[in-house]
Amino acid sequence: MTLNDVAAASGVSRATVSFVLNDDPRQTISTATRERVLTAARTLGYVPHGIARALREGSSRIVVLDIGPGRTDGSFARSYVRGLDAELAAHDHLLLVRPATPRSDRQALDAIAPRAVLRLDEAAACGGDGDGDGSGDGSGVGESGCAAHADPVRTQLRHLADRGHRHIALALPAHDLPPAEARLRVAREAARQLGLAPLISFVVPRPRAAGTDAVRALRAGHPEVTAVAAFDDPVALRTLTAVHDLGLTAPADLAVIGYDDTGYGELVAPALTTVHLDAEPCGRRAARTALGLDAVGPATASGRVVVRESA
Amino acid sequence: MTLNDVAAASGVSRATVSFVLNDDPRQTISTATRERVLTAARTLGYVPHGIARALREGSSRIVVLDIGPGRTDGSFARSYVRGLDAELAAHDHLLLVRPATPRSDRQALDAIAPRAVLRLDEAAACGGDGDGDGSGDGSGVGESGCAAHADPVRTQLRHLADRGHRHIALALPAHDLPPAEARLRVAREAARQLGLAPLISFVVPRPRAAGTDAVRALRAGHPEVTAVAAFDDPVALRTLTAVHDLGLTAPADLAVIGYDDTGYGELVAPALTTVHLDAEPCGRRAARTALGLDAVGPATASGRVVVRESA
DNA sequence: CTGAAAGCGCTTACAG
DNA sequence: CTGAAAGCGCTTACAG
Repeated sequence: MTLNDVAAASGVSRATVSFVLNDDPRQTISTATRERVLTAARTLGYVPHGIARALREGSSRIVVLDIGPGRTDGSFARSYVRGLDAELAAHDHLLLVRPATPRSDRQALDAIAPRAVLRLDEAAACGGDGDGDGSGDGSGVGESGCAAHADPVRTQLRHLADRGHRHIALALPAHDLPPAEARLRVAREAARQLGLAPLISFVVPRPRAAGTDAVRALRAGHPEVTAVAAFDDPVALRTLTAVHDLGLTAPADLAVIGYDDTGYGELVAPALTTVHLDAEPCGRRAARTALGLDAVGPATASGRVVVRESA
Repeated sequence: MTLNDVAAASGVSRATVSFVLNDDPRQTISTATRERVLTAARTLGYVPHGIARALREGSSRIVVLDIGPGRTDGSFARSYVRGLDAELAAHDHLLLVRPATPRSDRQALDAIAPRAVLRLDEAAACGGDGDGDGSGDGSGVGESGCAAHADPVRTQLRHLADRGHRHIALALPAHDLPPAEARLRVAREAARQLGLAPLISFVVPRPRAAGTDAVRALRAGHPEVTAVAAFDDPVALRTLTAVHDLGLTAPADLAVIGYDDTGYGELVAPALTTVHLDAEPCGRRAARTALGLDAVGPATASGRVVVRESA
């Protein structure tokens, strides 16, 4: 089923079919012709050949999301992808995800000429405006430190504040990871706004014993701390396990709240209270930017607390 | 940088360049010419235009993996994707993942003419041989019930058997889900081979109270059961929480072993013992099949027990 | 208002 | 051994 077939069936030229099907604003087609073409296309089940179109237009109607090494199972990534996908689909584009890979594949990606290449880690850091230059040359803007998470982080801390906690510690996955540093900045600011004591921060390493040591050290060094706000759910879960290993109970001895709900917090005891993020508007916005449309909607994620047991 | 540029730079025709670059076996090119072309291509940094090539060849050198609604955070999916990606890359193809989506997009996918469309759920059920007809018409073979998981499931049960358990229950996410039924069949067979008592199976529903009820009912109805083998890690985690909520301890009162290690089992207390799957060879095999090469390597996943605390 | 033509960059019979 | 030509399916100036 090609344009040729539709043209033959409706008795016009290929060009005319193309004009009709693409609603070319520079042409004015008689209603009769238009109808004839549309009907023919429909009955023949014509679907434009994306490759041919891409060759002609210079880029294919696909947008690639490079997920890099980051986590992809949180509410942020899931909702972001959902928004991206939906908005792209609304504009007749297709979202395809490039899995995390050891090698580089700028070259391979160039070969399929995607309309744009977005990076999930940049989206998570900056609120979703990947490169929107439409050139497929995905060099991100990299305005690190912008505050896409300001609101949800405030929500996270406010939940603790509302429960009477004044001295809060921020649990981080590792020092001097850029996302951790950015989060610390945002959280400090939020704590200030909420009138809380200056935020303590500490790292919860992956090995279980080290995590336990970290929480023990926190309590020894800062006995006034009654609650922990975690960088993400895995860190929160490690904190919870440390609390357990110290013979303590959450939230009684130490409240723990996660971030970026993964769904796993629901499966444990005590169940993890966390912040569920909605980045679907960010995803939609990123899609529009990538397509060269005007960016509408928020560039920041919103969050709501999923109250379970740990805080 | 097009073929034209390389041809001009090396003083031959486009055709000759193409022959050299693609190692066309039907042509015999003089070493001198070949060298000249190769050098020119390299110095000019020529990379073939994938879209143009796809238009000419009928399909692009990309393979799409449709992840459908299934989970993607387990060791199976991760290693499968890794293998698929690596093997595809070795043959100059690119793996792109189609995120789970509410709408159908066979049509959208057709538009980019992928070399093949693979489905992760079929891979998980059948050992990785998606449709390999190379036509891009991804209607799966659907030989449900084949035993890609036979070995790892046996490994899971053997761990329990080695610990002295004779009466084991299989924890399922829900009845009459095809994967659950297939697993039950495979596990029953494995239990038989291991000389265990016939496998009990029960469902652990998502709501926490219902999960607790399910485990209570299991213990009431089958007091001889001392260990639970779970369908996957989330089910195992729910079982563990139920055990906790019943005031019991794992593994002392009831041993619990997960399946398809997600990494989350490591974060809880007691830490979840589970089976880590390696489906990288499956992924490689699926890639070869999709590319029309001869299928080498196992079509089944292998598993090793990650011993933590719960079993 | 509509059509004939060029051309996107490649591969591959076909002819020398 | 190498080159001129056709053609994959589309879009879009350009000419009527």
